Order: sequence, then structure tokens, then C-alpha cells
Amino acid sequence: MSRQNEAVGDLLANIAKLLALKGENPFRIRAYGEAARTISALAEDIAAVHHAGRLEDIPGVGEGIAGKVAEYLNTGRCSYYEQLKRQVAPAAADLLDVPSIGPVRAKLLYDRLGIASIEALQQAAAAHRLRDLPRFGAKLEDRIAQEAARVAARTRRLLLGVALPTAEEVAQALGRSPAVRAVQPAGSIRRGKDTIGDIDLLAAADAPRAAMDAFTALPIVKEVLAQGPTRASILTQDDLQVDLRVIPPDEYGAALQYFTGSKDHNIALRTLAMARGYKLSEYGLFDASGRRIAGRTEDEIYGALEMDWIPPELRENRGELAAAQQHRLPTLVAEADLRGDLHVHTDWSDGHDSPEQMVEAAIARGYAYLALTDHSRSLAVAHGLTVERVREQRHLIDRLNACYAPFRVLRGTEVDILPDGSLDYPDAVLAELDIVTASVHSAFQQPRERLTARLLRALRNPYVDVLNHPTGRLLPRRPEYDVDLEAVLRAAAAAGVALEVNGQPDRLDLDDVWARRAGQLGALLACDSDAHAARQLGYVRYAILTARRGWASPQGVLNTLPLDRLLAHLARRRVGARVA
DNA sequence: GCCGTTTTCGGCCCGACTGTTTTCAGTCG
Repeated sequence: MSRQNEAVGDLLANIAKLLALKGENPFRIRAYGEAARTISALAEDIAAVHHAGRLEDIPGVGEGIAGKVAEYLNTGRCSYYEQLKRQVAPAAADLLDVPSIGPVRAKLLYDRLGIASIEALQQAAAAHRLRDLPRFGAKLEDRIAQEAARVAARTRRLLLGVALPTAEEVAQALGRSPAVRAVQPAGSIRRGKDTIGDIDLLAAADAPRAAMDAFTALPIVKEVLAQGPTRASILTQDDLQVDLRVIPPDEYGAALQYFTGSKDHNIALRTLAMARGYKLSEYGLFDASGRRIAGRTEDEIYGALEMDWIPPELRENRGELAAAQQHRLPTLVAEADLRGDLHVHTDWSDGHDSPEQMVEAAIARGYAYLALTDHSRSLAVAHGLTVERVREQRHLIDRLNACYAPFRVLRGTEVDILPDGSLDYPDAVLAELDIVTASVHSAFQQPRERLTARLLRALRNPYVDVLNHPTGRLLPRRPEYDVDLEAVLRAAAAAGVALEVNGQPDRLDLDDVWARRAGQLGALLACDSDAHAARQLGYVRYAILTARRGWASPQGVLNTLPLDRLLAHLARRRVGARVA
């Protein structure tokens, strides 16, 4: 069976939706929603947790939810959910996806007008049948019509690699306005999440109106969607929506903390504040008498709650609050810690730029080394290198090393892991290289046992130094292939093979949850760009953000090693390979 | 439904905005 965390999460989230439609106790609804998110984000396989009898050890999972999860894992169905589906029209749950429609309105739309789909909603709105419902009106009807159209034409979640540069571009432009004292992205962008819903910016200004006007007048703005005294939304020339909030400077830290989230982190933090008799809001931290005791900076707020400042990437309520209280937060790896990149392509295979251009770009980034890892022979679509071409590339790399010393160009390969788990070059060829990174590029659909055995076999090859993009996912929608990744991570840890966190915006593979699991199991990560052009070396930034979300420290990342220690590490592995 | 250095019962984050009302429900982040 494949990993079912996602399926269990979906089940619980669907239950939450149906309970909302029923008008159930909001706290019960929230309990299901929280459990859904926790289980979806759990690195450990939920089925394994169940078999170990530890479901109720999961935070937010008690007797009731554990029972439903157990039934689902045992039988593939959940009688409580089936029963709910008979009580409430499950199709009406789709209405909850439309902004401005919550449980009350969804239920009303279904009960009074029989609306149970976005399409039906659009038709009813067009026929002006919504405005006469209780507490509805013409304005609300218009808005629902607009939102429904937007949902129907659903623009997917943005990739971090698209959202972050846009957010920074707008923030920089806005920062040049004299009315703005500080401005930065908040929300899931600041947390470095792999995909982003909305681009949220926060600005500190004494005169909000002037800051607002500066925002809506930026050249990048194509359309102003909404503008109020402290909030505005615009559409960029590229049709990305950006929301700005303007905050008085002495509340900036509290607002930044609040609007960075995550929601679960904030709820947990506020609960902690409450236990101390404080109240935390986006305006600050207040004591029992209502006096504000912190708010200008985030540091102030976390400090007043007697904990360390928490890097935004960790704010997912996955143990960071307890760690911050005990002063045991990890020192997270940073882009500046990287000494080189171990996965890039050149125009010898499917890259855009020459080896020289890649090397010069790497030097410009301050790297000490770069591994050229062009594709192997079987990947014909990417002009994979024949054995002869691999050997030919050596002469070029020798020349580059002579020319750019002390910078070091490493002879590498991204060798295909063939369907049977053997590698695309014979060991004798791999032995000539400085570094071997290995990838699955074919036969993703193999059954779980086959694919797992295939990866385990590749990891047993003593020449393999790095396993690239271990799950094969492509955002937004090619899911991880079906593999026992826990077993793969354990094998990699045992074999000393590093696991890549690939920085291509549509990969980010391993993801944050698995990267953390890899670290827990004692495996090294490799944060690489997988650049196919010189300017893509910067994609390593997204690998770093993902690794940070996975609690990775510099010691946990192979390519933070200085050149001599990296070479020593690789040499040790080569000695082991020859002995084997 | 979950949970406990105030609680095994009685709480559960907090405030703004919008549009509908004539004092506030519903939704959002």
C-alpha cells in the first residue's frame, strides 16, 4: 500500500466540511481540520503509526478521530463519513471553496435553492436568485458571482519560485517610496512554502494613505482590485494578485508575526500567551491590564513569551514552539553556508549554457566548487552523454580547472537509475568520476515494491554519492511516485548517500517534511539547483528554504563542506567502493 | 473533538471587514 497520509488527511478535511455544512459545533469542526493538516504533514507513514498503536500520540488526535482513522486504514472506508454524506449533500461542500461563502451561506444556498455545485451557483447568481435569500443582497450576489467565476477558472497555487521574486520586486519598488519605512513579504512566502496561495506584503508607515497611494501607483500594477485605508489588492502585469497591509511602525512586529502565520502556529502561540495571562493579537502582546508589553519587533514578542525568536520557515506548529521555549531550535542552514553546487547541466546534455559559463556563474556566486552532472546515455531526450562523451568531457574539465584554480570543477554525472535498479554506466566509468548523482527518469509507474527495490539497489552501488529528486514529484501536480520512501531514506543514511533537496521551483524534492525525516534518520542532504542555465544557479535558494523548513542545519548538508573536506568525503567513498 | 504548571469539565485565538441590518451575522486571515 502506498503512503496514505494524504488520503487520511483528505478524509478528515471532508468530514470537517460536512460538519460545517451541518452547522456543527465550530470547535469540533476545527478539531477535524487540525487533525487533517497534522496527518497530511506527518513524515511518518500514518499506517505505520496505526500499526504501532500510537495514533493518539499524534497531537490533535484523540479517541474519536483515532477510531475513525483506524477504521479507514483497516477497511478503506469510514462509516461516520458515509453517514454524514447521507445527512448533508456532499456536493454542497464544493460551495465552501468560494470566498465569501462559508458554512451558513452554503447550507442556505443548498437548502433553499438546491445549489450543490459551482456551476449551479453561477447560474443562480446570473438569474439573480440569490439576492432575496435572508441576509443576502444585490451586492453579495455580485461578489459571489465574481468569486465563483474565479474559482471555476481556478488559477492554481503559485510556485514559490514565481511568487517570491514577484513579491520581492513589488516590495523593493514600494520600499523606495518615502512614505514607507519598511516593507516585506509575509504569509507562506516568508515561510518558504513550496506553493503559495496569495502574495501578502506588509509595510510600516506613519501615513498609511500615502503608502497605499504609492502602492497602487507602482508601474507593475495592471489593475487595482480593492483599496481601503490600510489594505489594498492589485493585479500585476503578469496577473498575479498582491495584497498589501499598512501598519503603524510600533505595531509592525506584531503584525508581521501575525500575518506570517502559519495559522496553526499562531493559534498555538496565542494559547501559550493566554496561559500566561497575556493576550496576543496583530497589534501586540498585552498583559492582563491591557497594557502593551511587546509589538515593535517579532523578537520582542517571542522574547516576552520567554522563548527564542523562531525562523519563519519553522512556524508550522510542528514542535518549534516547544523547541524555542527550551532554547533548542536548530541553527538552520543558510544560502551563505553553501560552498558549491553538486547538480547542474551544461549544453553537453540538455543545459542551455556551456561549462565555462556555468563555472563563471558559480565563481560569481562565491562558490569553491561545481559538479558538472550532465545526463547519462539512456536519457536520449536530454542528449545524455555516451561513455565516449563522458571521457571527452574530462579534457575540457581539466582545462577549466587549470584556468580557474583554486576553483574546482568536479567531474560528475546525473546517471539514470534504470528500471531494474542498475545504473546507466558501468562501474568502471563511474569510478573515473569525482562524484556520482543518480536519478529516476523513467518507469515512474512501477508498483511500489518494484520501485522501492529499484532505489534500494541503486543505493547499494558504492559509487553513488547523491540520490537526486528522490520522489520524482512535479508541482503542482505530478505526485510523488509510489515508493517506500522511509525505507529509501534509511538505506541512504546507512550507505552514507546524500539525499538531494532539488531547488527547481516545480520540484523542491525532497520536500520539507521528508527532508526533516531524512535528517532525523541521520542522512545528509544536498541542496542543489539542478540548473539548466547559468542564471538558474539561484534556484538553490528554494532548496535552502525547503531544507530550512525541514529543520536542516549546515552540518546536515553535504555541499556546505569546504572543498578539501568534500574531496576527502568523496575519496573515502571511492576507497570503500574499490574495497567492495 | 481535543485537552490539562489554573481544568477529566469547560473551555477552545482574535479582530476586521462586509453587507445586511437597525444591532450584528458571516466570513476571512
